[in-house]
This record gives sequence, C-alpha cells and structure tokens, in this order.
Amino acid sequence: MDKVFEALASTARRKILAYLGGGEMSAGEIAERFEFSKPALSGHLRILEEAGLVARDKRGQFVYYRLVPDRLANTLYGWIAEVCPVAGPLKRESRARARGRTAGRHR
Amino acid sequence: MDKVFEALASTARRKILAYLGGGEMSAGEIAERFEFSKPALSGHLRILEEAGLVARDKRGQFVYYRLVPDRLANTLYGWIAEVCPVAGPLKRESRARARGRTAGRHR
DNA sequence: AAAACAATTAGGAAATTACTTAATTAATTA
DNA sequence: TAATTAATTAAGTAATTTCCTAATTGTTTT
Repeated sequence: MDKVFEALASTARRKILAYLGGGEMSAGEIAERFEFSKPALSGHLRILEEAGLVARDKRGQFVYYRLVPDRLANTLYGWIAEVCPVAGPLKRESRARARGRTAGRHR
Repeated sequence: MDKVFEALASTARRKILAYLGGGEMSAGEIAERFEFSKPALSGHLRILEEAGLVARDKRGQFVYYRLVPDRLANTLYGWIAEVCPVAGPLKRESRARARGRTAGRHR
C-alpha cells in the first residue's frame, strides 16, 4: 500500500494513469506526451508497475502498458474507509461535481 | 490536489490521519505516538494542514488538530472517478474485504 | 515576575528522488 | 548481416525531503 501512495505522489505518474484510463499505450506513445526524457518515463513506469497500478505486456519491440483499475480502487477505497468510514462513497452526480472542483481536464 | 497526494505519500502522515479519524487530538498527544521529535511532527502537521486534510484549533496553550473528511473523500473519489470511471465505489462489504487485504490494523 | 510547559521556527546534515546523457539490450527491417 | 527503432539500464548531478538539536513564541502556573 505504501508503494501505491508513493506512486500517486507524482503529478506525472498520475497523468500517466489518466492516459492509461483511456486504453493501453506503448511506452513511446506515453513518452510523446511528456517533456522529460524516455529514461525518466521508464523510471516512472517502473514505479507504477511495482505499485501494482499498471501491467506491462511486451509485444514485439514495443512494451504496452495498461491500467490495473482494481488495484487503484481497492487501495484507495479500502484505506479511506479505514480512516473515515463515515465519509461513504459519493453518488454519481456528487462525484461529477467533485471531479469538476478538484481536478482540471487533461491534455 | 497535488498537495493532497503529496501529503498522503508519507506513512507517518497517513497514520496521523488515521489517529484523527478517531477524534481530535493535540499536537502533543499525536507526538507521543511517534518515535520522531516534536518538530518533525510539527512539519508533518503543517503539510497536512496546507493540503486541507486537517484543521487546527488553538485552545489555550494546546493546538488541537482534527480531520477534514470531506477534503479527503472529495479529492480521492473525484480523482479516481476521473481516471477509471468504470471502477465505481465498492459496496460496504467489498470495502471491508479490501480493507482487510490492503491495510493492517493500526497501533 | 519567574519558572514550566506546548508548540513552532531556524539552521543544518543525511538520505532520497528526479532528472540528465551515454551505453546497452532486444526486435525489426533493408 | 548491418542498420534502425523501442525500451531499458548505468552513472552521475541537482533538487527535495526528512529529520535532528537549539532557539523562539505564547500560555499557564507558582
């Protein structure tokens, strides 16, 4: 669990997860979307993988990464339920509102 | 939002939040539960406060801290909904299971 | 007013993190 | 087989984080 929160601490890594939410991508495709170097990206991907948040799949000379949504959901929901069980999950509309308030659009 | 995830990256800070989930505590009471120095704790509390996750209330010579559950819930639920909207909040029993799997008991 | 107590700020050292370029590994194409 | 492309590992540096002790601020008690 420590590794999950550690992984989520980086803006770049959270952005990677958001990209992968739209479907699998190769390391190179992800790299195109960032300013920093490919080795730097590779490091971020390794941290996400070791946290269990993404899975890799090498096909030919490409390495495709995909989100592991259950890992994300189980860890966060599980932990928050432990800290403040009173704050239950929001209803769909409330989540939409929360999304608008707390996070900008990507891209 | 960055500050929230940054704040949650530390095991000690997550533990502080868990303590505060049980009700407000003074800085000193929290400090007793950790090995490190009071100034170190003070730093952690400042980071949590700047993230909006805790609120302080000075009464006499004591400073009491309390959890701000909405901030925690809104940020995490909001973000996760954006990344993988498909993974909806778990039902109560599933959350209990997830809790058992991903996090040890405190103390 | 002086002493004691709670909490924070200040200053600085040690460890960790994030990034760079260069080199390497592995798969494809000419 | 040689050259190209994708991705990673290696090595080193700069910035950040985390923690300590000492000093400071503010409040209560004697």
